Amino acid sequence: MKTKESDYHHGDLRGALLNAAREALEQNGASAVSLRELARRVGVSHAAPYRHFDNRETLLMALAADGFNELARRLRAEEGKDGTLMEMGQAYISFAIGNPSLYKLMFSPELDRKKPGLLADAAGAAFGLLRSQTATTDQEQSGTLAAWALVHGLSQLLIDRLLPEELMKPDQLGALVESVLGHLHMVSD
Amino acid sequence: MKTKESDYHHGDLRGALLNAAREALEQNGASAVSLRELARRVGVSHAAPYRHFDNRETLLMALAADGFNELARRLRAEEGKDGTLMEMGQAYISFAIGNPSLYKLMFSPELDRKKPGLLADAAGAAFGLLRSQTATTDQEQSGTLAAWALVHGLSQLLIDRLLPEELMKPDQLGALVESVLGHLHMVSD
DNA sequence: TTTCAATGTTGACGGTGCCTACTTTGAGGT
DNA sequence: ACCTCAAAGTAGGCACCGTCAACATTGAAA
Repeated sequence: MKTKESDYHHGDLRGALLNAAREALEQNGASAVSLRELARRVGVSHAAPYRHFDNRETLLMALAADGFNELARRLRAEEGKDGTLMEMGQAYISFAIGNPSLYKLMFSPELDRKKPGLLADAAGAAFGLLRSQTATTDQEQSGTLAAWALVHGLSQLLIDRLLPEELMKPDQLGALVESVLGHLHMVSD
Repeated sequence: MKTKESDYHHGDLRGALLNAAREALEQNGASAVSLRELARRVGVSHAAPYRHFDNRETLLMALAADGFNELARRLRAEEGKDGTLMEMGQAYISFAIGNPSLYKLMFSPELDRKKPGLLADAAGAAFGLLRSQTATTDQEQSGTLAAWALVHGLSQLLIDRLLPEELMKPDQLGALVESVLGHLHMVSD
């Protein structure tokens, strides 16, 4: 209980802002994440966020980095159990449709993924997991890429609800993923 | 030559705005497309665009619809020649990396693809081409979906420059696409 | 106890989307 | 040839945003 009398200092403003941001993100999309609104929601002045984030993009990058870390954690968990590529694909897509706006944000072109930082590291780590799953054969490298592209693309199509409605009923979703992933050579091998 | 003395009426403000928007889009991304800036660039007052577009989103949707139409045109052209799925995939990806910001916009969650209009129609038409390419077998429907997801996902990864640099050298790009698409059962059949 | 760096506040600036009220214009009907 | 009137453009204002600079408060270290 840090509820001191004077709450001039928040205690964990950075974390509070990130929490509020994640809520706002999934509720109304990334464009609805405004520093002023977050400050308001957390009960702090409109310029306070700038003590913890250089600018809006920095905050969004932190959010995206969290996303990559959580995705990596889920993939690692699946890897620990059986580790078939099929199951990792399921976990990947499950994460994507469970956090659609966050997933979109993680691949948003607004975020500069080039000059490194937390985002670049987290993304690299997550994708490293996919790569390690397959052999290092030059031939199979394109197989990894194909699996990644397929899973990523299917996630996007699902998130954007671009598929026929009957295919997207939640109970049939696992089967859908399975049948689609089944069209990769490497999975059946 | 419509250069009359009084240019109070622009003549084709709507088209001029769309052109300017497309330029700004590819130069600085969708977030940099501002109605006021477009008006400025075209030489018109800041409220003039509202005579042609209900709001900013409407303009972006028109832009995205154009994108779908152009994509459909290119796919249809490929269909006319040989029509192998491999070549349609190449055409698809070529369009995506040739117009990265536009392609991103076409799948942006900001745009409400639900309540129909030009966007929904154009998107449906473009995707119909992919579907017709494969048979109607229920089994093969998931094949179409796999091909679509694969091509879409690979486009995103390329646009976001998320692949190792050596894979993205423009001259090797065709081979990359070919080898990745080759991992689909249906292509080799 | 004093100090001082970290954290939070206030106020301002320019930019944006969008609204309302006003003005200009050109095309069609008489 | 004139009138009319709706379409198209303008001017100004509102609320919001991101960001900055100057100031205030605080807790912890010296």
